[in-house]
Amino acid sequence: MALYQEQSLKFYNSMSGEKEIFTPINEGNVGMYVCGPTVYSNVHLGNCRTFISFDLVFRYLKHLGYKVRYVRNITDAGHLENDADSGEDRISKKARLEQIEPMEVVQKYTVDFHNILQKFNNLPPSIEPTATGHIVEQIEIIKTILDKGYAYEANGSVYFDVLKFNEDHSYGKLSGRAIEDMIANTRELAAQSDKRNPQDFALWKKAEPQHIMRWPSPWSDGFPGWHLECTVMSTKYLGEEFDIHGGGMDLKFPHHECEIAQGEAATGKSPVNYWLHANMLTLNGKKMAKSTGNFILPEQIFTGENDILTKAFSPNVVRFFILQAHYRSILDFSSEALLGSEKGFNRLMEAYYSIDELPVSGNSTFDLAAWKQSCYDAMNDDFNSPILIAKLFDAVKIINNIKEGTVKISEQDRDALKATMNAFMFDILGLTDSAASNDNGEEKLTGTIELLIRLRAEARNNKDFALSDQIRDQLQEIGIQLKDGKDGTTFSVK
RNA sequence: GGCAUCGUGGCCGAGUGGCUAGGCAGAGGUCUGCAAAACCUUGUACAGCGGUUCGAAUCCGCUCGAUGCCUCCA
Repeated sequence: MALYQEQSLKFYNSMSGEKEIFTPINEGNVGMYVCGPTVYSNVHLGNCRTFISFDLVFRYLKHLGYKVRYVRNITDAGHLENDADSGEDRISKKARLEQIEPMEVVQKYTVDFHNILQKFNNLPPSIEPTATGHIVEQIEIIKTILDKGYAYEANGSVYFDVLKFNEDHSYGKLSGRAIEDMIANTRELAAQSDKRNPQDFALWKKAEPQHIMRWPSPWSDGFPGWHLECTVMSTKYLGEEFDIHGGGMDLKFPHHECEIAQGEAATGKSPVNYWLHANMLTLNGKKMAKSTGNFILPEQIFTGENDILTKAFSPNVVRFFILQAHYRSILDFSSEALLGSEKGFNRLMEAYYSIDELPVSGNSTFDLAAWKQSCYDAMNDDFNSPILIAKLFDAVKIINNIKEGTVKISEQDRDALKATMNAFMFDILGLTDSAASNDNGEEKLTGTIELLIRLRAEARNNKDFALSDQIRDQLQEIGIQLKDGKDGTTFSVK
């Protein structure tokens, strides 16, 4: 029996505003689409939070035994800088600034994106389609929407007719907006717009002569609208109706609202059963955003080269920090918070690595099965990783109590404890087994330090504390911490 | 201006009608040649004012404050 049949997973559906029990369209299979990045600059930590959040979802669904097809796009066609007709493509603007080809920009930042997510130990999606690779499909769906009467052509561009669509559908149901309010609150529109109504959005835009990225279409040489690629690529690979659609909270409106409208207009079906939105990462209390300069790059955290942090932090610690907050809550980034996470992370890891050495008894004096189920309960309740982590720290306390002798564990439970910790820490939370990543250099380092520890022990036996302290203090200076315990000295590398 | 969300102890951050969240920092202790580290134990809280209730941090109303979306945005 698959694990998903034993565990009742529920999560918050942005469409209904409630936690719902998850039932996939095809039993045992899950189709999940997540909006990927526009590759016109380095991903900042805020971007990464969303992808780490959905990596957690992906990992947990897989852990439960689902066969998951996870599609995440790369937006490489560029969006307009603004809604004005003379707007410039973000990617071609960047290309002009850097004096390189648009596709060079795309390649450069796609590689950066992959590198960074790999450092965070994100699993690659099943399919990672690009917008420019699906121009044909986008043109096809525009034709369909035109045929159904939910779009109109104007001066070589094609716009989605929101008011027409709203006559027999509901535009705004995801974001909770009423079309009357949107009309009442629309700002002044540029007079030269081809749109019939300010709420209408572009499906196809005619390219200005200087516009570099352009493709032929029945209406003009131009480029697809901003919301179309996700509709096309999600339905192409997951079907006209699929299970989960995710993305950052800031994409809810208008992007996801438009996706729903496009899908319903083209197929008559609502494309997505469960909408998931990851909340924002803030810095100084404000949303991290490229445009405002209020952001930090992952690489600046890993190297410590920034004005915000007092030291460097590993990708693992940053991931742990992110997972210590619920994906639907705003999380504020700070040096202090990260320091706290790092200490906790190290404590968790040390406890895990000491499980093998735990003394065993005939039977356990704690309920392992109940603890294990509480870990599942946390994840089953809207992927509540902070609760899960709290449960893992409960296990840390149990492990340490076993060492003290105040709690007993059977051999069977010890193996089960390790297996469960392993599953939740590494498979589900996606933390990295740092000890396993030791290379030959570290083996040599270990040997060298052990030699120094022996020499220091000798000095201590001879009451030569000046020498023993010198060894200890100088190792500390280069970041190697000696720990004197009952059964000898161990060390850890900071 | 419109539509939302949020306000938890020194910091981060769960919870959502009665039952310990957790981490970090702080305090006390164990260990130790001294330290450090590690481990154990532990205090402090639910923005304010009303209301509902036997009982509210949790529900309702108001006030104040913050943030997000309404333009590209993870």
